[in-house]
Amino acid sequence: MSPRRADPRTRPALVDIAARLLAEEGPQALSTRRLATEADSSTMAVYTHFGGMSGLVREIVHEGFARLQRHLTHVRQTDDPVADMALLGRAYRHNALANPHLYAVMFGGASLAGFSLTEEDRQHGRYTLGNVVKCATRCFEAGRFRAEDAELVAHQMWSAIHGLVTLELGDYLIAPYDAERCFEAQLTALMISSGDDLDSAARSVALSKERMPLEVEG
Amino acid sequence: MSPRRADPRTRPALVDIAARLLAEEGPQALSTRRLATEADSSTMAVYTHFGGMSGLVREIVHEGFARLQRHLTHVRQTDDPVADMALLGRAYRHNALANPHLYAVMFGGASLAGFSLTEEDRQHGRYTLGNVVKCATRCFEAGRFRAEDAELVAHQMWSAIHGLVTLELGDYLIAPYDAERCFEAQLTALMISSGDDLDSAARSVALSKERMPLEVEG
DNA sequence: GCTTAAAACATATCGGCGTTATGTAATACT
DNA sequence: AGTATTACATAACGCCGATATGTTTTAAGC
Repeated sequence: MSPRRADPRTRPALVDIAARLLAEEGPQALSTRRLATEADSSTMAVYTHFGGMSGLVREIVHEGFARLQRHLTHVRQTDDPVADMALLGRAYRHNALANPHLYAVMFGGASLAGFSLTEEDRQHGRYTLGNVVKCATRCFEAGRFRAEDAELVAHQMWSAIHGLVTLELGDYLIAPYDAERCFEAQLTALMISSGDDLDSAARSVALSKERMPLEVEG
Repeated sequence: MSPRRADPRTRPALVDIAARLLAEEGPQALSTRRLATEADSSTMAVYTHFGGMSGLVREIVHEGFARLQRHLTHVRQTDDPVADMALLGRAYRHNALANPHLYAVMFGGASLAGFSLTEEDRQHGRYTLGNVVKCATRCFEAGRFRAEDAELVAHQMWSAIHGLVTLELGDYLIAPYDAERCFEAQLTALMISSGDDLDSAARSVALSKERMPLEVEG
């Protein structure tokens, strides 16, 4: 009374193929039949391994959050915590722009397609705020931010930058108020509203821009 | 050589039904067959009047932007332009929460389903920024905001509040950092980053909260 | 080592989707 | 009155997710 073993290659293969299809062709390329074709199997594989299409999507969303987490963790701490914070914002945006379809599914897929994320799934998203919270605390300790709730500051960063990124991905930000310009302004504004000086904020944001290509990559 | 006249009731009926279905049951309830059933017609009506499902969706998105525009226009000017600005933010959020599925299609539908918005469609969205730009200018003139680019300020408001609203609609904001709390903080932070005093900003935001139920309705 | 239960898959099918092809009825101009 | 043109109905095509029903493989129990 023992079951047949699954081919250990099929499950990760399905995830890989699905992630590639999502990245290259968008969400409408994610179908059981397409996956079966690309994986040289039948549509049933998706059901045995993930219980359906939404299960596979959830798996990919998990990976998306993990990738975001990795991006944020790669930002090193320096003696300018405000610049570190700005770099966290840049890393967040960089990750979203590098995986636009995935990002759309992570944050917009809940209400749109049939895909509905679990509360546990969303917890993954909130977990990535930890890096930002820690950085905000360091900004307090350095006297750069008003001593307020670090988590609240993190949520403000998240909202503002997430909003900018989604507008950017939706092509709502065009010249002369393009995403680049709005983003730089947004970063500075966030630091100012958290208590930093106008000049210090501008300096730190500029500094984070120089560190950008070195510490953030896909 | 003259055509048959369309029943003048069918087209608006389709839009009404579609809007209701979207609001009550979400985007997956929008299907040609479902519409045909509800309108007691055939699936062809959608094609003759809108050229397909996406055309009908675009029509509804237009209406969504018009409704948003109406909400923002109903905010009256007072002698406290910062409170007016905060009330614009409240009206924006109120509209989004009152029509969550529609809002999701307006800003997230581009990349997700098959629906793709035209550049003209997006222009409707940007047009609603006009109210905010005007209000920002009044904040400059009142000496409450640093004299900077009014359109840039409007874009920052938009990004930040849009981001908060999408996170809220995606159930990413939960207690103790729920949407209500984050939103109030976000409003104040936006006023501060634009140049207003900490205390004045808090006062104006509080003032806007009192005006809220009177001037903003669905 | 055979039996057997259970899991991994394949095949076929169902209902639903957007869309298109084809047919029919109605209208307003020539 | 004739006719072109459009509105709409019906039916079909090719997708989709999902399920039901085999079929094969595996490992545990005897």
